[in-house]
Formats: sequence, C-alpha cells, structure tokens
Amino acid sequence: MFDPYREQLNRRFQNALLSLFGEPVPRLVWSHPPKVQLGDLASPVAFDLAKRVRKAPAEIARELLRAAEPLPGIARADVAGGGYINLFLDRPGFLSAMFREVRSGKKPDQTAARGKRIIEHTNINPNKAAHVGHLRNAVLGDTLGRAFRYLGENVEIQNYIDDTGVQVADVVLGMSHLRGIDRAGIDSLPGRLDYYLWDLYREITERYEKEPALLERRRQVLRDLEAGQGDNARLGREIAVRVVRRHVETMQRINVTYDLLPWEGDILAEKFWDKTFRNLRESGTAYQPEKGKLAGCWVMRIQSSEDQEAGEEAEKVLVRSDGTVTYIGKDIAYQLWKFGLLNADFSYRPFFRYPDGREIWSTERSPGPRKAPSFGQGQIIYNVIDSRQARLQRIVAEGLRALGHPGEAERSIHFSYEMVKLSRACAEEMGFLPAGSDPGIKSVEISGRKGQGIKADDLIDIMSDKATREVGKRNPDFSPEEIRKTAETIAVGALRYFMIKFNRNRVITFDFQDALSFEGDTGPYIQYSVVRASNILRKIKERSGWTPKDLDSEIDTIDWTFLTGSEEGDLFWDILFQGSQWRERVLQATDTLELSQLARFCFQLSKKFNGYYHRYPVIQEKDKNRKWARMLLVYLYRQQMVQALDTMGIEVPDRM
RNA sequence: GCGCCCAUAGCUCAGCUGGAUAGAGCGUCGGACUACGAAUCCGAAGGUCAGAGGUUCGAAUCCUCUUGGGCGUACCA
Repeated sequence: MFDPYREQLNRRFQNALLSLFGEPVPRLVWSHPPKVQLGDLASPVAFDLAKRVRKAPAEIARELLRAAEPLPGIARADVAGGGYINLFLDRPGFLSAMFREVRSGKKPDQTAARGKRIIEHTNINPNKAAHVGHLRNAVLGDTLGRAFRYLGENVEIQNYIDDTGVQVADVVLGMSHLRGIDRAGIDSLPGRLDYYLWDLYREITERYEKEPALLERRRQVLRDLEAGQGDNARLGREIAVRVVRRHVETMQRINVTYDLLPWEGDILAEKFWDKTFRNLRESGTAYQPEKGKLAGCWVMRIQSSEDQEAGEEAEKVLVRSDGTVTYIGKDIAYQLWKFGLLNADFSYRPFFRYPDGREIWSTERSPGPRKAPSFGQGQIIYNVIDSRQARLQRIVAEGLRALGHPGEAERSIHFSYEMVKLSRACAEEMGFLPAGSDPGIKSVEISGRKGQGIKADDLIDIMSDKATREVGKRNPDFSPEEIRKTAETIAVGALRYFMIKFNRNRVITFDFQDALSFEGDTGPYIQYSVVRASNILRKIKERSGWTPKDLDSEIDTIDWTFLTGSEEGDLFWDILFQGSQWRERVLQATDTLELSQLARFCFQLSKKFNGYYHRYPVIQEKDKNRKWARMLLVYLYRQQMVQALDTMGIEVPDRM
C-alpha cells in the first residue's frame, strides 16, 4: 500500500544526504512514531549522523528536511523528540487511494514467486490421536502457508507420515500381543481407532518394563514394516491409513489442510533410501565403525563445531545394526526428494477430498488412477518441527551438505518453536499428577508414551461446547444448526488465535482457563469486533439505504477537514493507516517466522476499532459528511480484518 | 559437562532491524446497556525489565559473566 511512497521518500532523502553530507546512508529506515499525533512515519537518521557531522541531531534533522522537501504524499513534516524526522501523510489522498484499492478487490504488490515453497508440518506419528502439542505445530505450519499464499507465493503443504517407525511398531505389537487382534479385527474395535490406540500405546510402553523380551519382538515388527511385506506390515499400513484419516479430519475442523501426504514406507519401497544410502557411502559420509558400541551400524560423522569440543567423535546412526533405517536416514532421502535432487518420483493417488473440491494426494507405490499434480521440486523448504529436534534438523542439513548440496542445506529451514506443556492445574484435572506430588512442579510434559496429553478433538469439543452455551444465551432466535455452526467458528477462532499469539520460542503452558477464554486478547474478541462492523453496515442499509457500493461515488464528496486537529480524526486515521499495513506485517512475519505478529496486529486494530465505534456512532450521526466518513471506516476495517483473519485461518460468523 | 531457549505488573504475555514518558489481557477496585447487541467500552491501582559489568548520544533490546528455570545431548521421532 505505501511501498511507492517509501521508495520516493528514500530517493528524496538520499539525494538530500548526498548534497548535504557528501554520501547517502546504507539503509534508510522508516518506523512509526509511538503516537499518531506525532506523525505517521519517523526516521532516526539524524541521530546516526550526529557524531560524524558533529552537530545536534535536531539541527541535522531540520537541514535534511529542508533539503528533501517537497515530499510526495506528505502533508507536513516535523522534527521532534530531539532529532526524529516525523512525516505526516496526506490523509485524504491516502484514504481514497486505499479505498479504491480495497474496492478493486485485487491483491496488489504480489511478490514475484521465485519457486515453490514446500512447508512440512503436522507429521504426527500415525499410532495415536492428535493432541494439543500437535495443534500448535499444525496451526503454525498452516498459518505460514496461508501467509505465503497471501503474498502470492507458490506453496505446497506436505504432511509426512512416519508409518515405518518405532511408534507404529509399538502399536502393531500391542494389537497382536496384548489384544490378539489382526487386520480383520480392527473393524470390530469400539470407538475411534486413534483414541483406542492412545491407550494401547501407553499400555505396550509400560509392558516393555516388565517384559523386556518384547523389545526383541518389536525389532522384528520394525523389520517387517520396512520390508513392507507380511501380516505385520499389512496391519501397520492399515492402522496408519486409518489413523491418518482421523488426523486429517481433526485438522480439517480447525481449517488446516494439506496438499500431499508422503509416506515413509514409500520412500523405502521406491528405493529413495537405497539411492541416498549409496551416495552417502560413496561420498564417505556414511561408514561402519569397526568397534565400540556402534559397531555394526552405519553412521554419519557430525561435524558441527559444538560437538567437536566434546573430544569424542560425535556420530549419528543412519542404519541400525539390525539393518533398519533410522528417521535421520529416511529424512535425508525425503529432503533430497523435496528439492528434486533424486531424479526419481513417487506414484500418487488421491487420498481425501475437501468439501470445496480440493484434494489431498498421497504417495503410492504403483501408478494411481489419475494423473497427479506435480509435487516436490521445491526451492525453499520449511520444516515445522519443535525445538527439541533442532539437533536432528542440523544433522539432516549436514547430510545434504555432505552430499554436495550446500545451497539446498541452506534453504532447508527449520521452523523451530517451543513445545506445549500442561499447567499443573490442567495435569491435576486430567489425573496426570498423583496426589502429594512435589508442589514445586509447575507444569507437566506432554507424552504420548505415557498417555499424558489433551487430545485435539476433545479440546475442540470442549471449546465448542462452551461457545455453544455462549451463542445460545445471546441469540435465542438461532436454530440449533445455526448455534452449532457459529459455536464451531468461534471455537476454532479461539483455538487458532491461542496457538499463534505466543512467541514461537516461548513454551506454552496449556491451561483450560486461558485457552477457553473468549474475552480480551482472544480470537472471539476480534471476531466479535468484525461482526459488530458488519452489523453497523447492515443496519445503516436498513435505515438509511446506504451501501458500501454508494461509497464509490460518495467518497469524492467527503469533506476531510475533520481528520486534522480532532480526536476523532486522529483515531479514525490511526485505524485506517494501521490497517493498511497488513501486507507489511505479513512480510515481516514470514521473514522472521514470527507469526505471533499477525495475531497482535489484529488485536491492536480491533481494540482501536472497538473504542472508535463506542465513541462515534454511525447510524445516529446527523451530519451527513461524518456519517459517510464513519461508514467508510467501518467498511474498510471490516474488509481488512476479514482478509487478515483469513490469513490466520479464522472465519468470521454472520452473527455471534 | 557441552549446546539451544527462557527470565518484563499478582498471573499470562507484547515490546519489530537498539530510539521519543516500558504496553496488553486476565485478576482487583470503580463506572457505562429501554442498544449501531456489554464476547464491548471508560477509569484507577500495579514494574529497580532476574543480578552485575560493558558497548552507545541512547539498552528491556547488543556483548560478557552470575543466578534461576525449560529442552536437547538414543541403534525414539
């Protein structure tokens, strides 16, 4: 929206710097003053120059300003705060340009897509139900994808399915050994499979303690899974497919979608690993230690400087002594494929169809029924994985580098975030903390093995139930179906907002009370504010017959003098000017991978808008000029917010 | 031991590449609904930005150390 302004301003100021001090500055930064009354854009450049020029910053600022004027799009300029150059935009000009842009409906300033961005997220082991920790991952990954798509980037979302790992082996063993259930028996199990396995996974994990011999049987299961043949493999595949379907449905509830499910088993079956392994051996990256505890394994030396300090050679296992491949090994092969470096591709088949017609595809071992879109061949790859796996991510990147792909290693980005823990109150409520446990324990780790965690669907249900009560209370005229639909929208808004409002490297201590709040800094607060904006527009149409379309012609007749020198004018301008910076904010958020900035932007804007409509009524306003102007504000606010919320995967109900 | 992360109001958190009097939400106290719906708004109280040094015109923000916490350092992922 104001990129053009910025460029012109920079040129004028750099020229002024050149003529005054003989050289431009490397980077001219424009920030925003703490208050609108101080201006719209601010530059601290005079402070930087003060030492070199040996003059007071304020004096430099004034000289610079004189030399740079007249400034395009700027109504007034000021020096304040001891040397800041503060610029006031031409408000009427800016507003009508902004309005026309919004009305045109086109997304301006699309970044030129430089190639596909592949985002890998969710990645839940298909041996149990999804839990709150997985929700954080999925919401972050999905929001990142939405943000890039908003910017015009080419995005592909992949959800990697580890169907040949130890965790699936655990439940396969649990099924056969503890329950005596084979593939045919799955249908007769009570309830949903992912919930059933939640308990079974915990049970089998506990059983290893008493029956260590079971670990040997698990190794056999793991070998079978990798070989992809026999009863265990068939049972494993059956479990994985069914559980993944549940995960996809769970995530669909919170507007998280995927393009492709790459199966680890297919990486093995398609010989991607064999190919990668050959390269790793030939390049000397993978080797077999003769002795020591890793004798018989194939390992990779870790060259990170931190590890060398330890004195001992750091090595990471790629192939276990029993011949099975670790996650690291398979992941290196997967990363190579994602970058299109394997000269090989999967077969594909459709896996799931969303109501809007979009499809999730799945990798497959034999040619599928239909021609699939082109997958992989990414330019930049984002791996959304929590910070506990930082070391593994580094090692995978090292693998790429060792195979001669340093550029790809650089563009394989670990989107790292801290984990979700359960608050003490939450853990107690769920029965994860025995009575009399150490009062110093403030939070409890989520653990699938121990069956400790809040299942994603349970949480969504609880939030939905609460929203249902609130919606019903406020809207007695709603049909049960309307109540249900609205409540689900609100629950999703609350949940998604909650999951991205925190800094990514802050541990979220999950607590029901916080997550279930619909007031203050929450998704529903923002949804409510947009609903109110819609209501104002609806009512003004009923009572005055005015519609946003009328603004197309009315906007040119609006007298904007009230915008300057009045409290209303400042607030009015503040809201719209800030709202126009959404795209800037999205760029910043994707640059820093700090998506909490998106949430904060929306909350701040909503807060200002709420304050505005309380103080300045639209429909009752007698002065026609002001009434049109206020309606313009309400309209633009709503348009901006709907777009912003959509980027966060949050919908706005008609009423709530 | 080594590596990564965190420490800001009673609680939960913001504070963008160092910049103008440190901000929200919740909670507490006080106020505003025969309505553009109070899931809202207005006001008040509440902070040696863990501690100590350093860099700088300027530090919550950068550097060093200390303390306290989380996580990693598997032939789990």
